[in-house]
Amino acid sequence: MPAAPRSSGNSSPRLPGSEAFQRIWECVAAIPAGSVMSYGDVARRAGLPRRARMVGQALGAAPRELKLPWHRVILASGRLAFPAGSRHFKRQAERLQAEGVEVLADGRVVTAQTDITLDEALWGPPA
DNA sequence: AACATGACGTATT
DNA sequence: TAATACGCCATGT
Repeated sequence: MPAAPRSSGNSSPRLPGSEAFQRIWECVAAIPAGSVMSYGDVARRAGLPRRARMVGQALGAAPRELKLPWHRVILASGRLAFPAGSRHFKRQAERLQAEGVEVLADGRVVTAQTDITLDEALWGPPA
């Protein structure tokens, strides 16, 4: 047979950006207050393994009206993604601390390591 | 179609 | 812990 529209057969679904963004936003919205999750983990939870960078894009493109808790998404290394001291950095740190998450001046999130593991337990295995 | 860019991740040193 | 290097992927030029 000539050729299937090549839309299927992908082990990891390459959804159109808009749909992927949608799923990412949902996952971010579901992160409980007071805890944090890494970009990579969010991607996996959204069914988009290996697409951590896309999470960043999705958050940057997210409409403010959604009021996403974007500040709960940090690097897998336990640091904020923004350069320490930058405007965005301060805003994120402020929001996190308002939820009881301690952030050092250099961007390290104190309870990050354990919290991420804790989230895995609460959220259940990435499936 | 090639190349650069980015709110990333992991392994290695 | 930090610095480097390399992999990964969607987007824009």
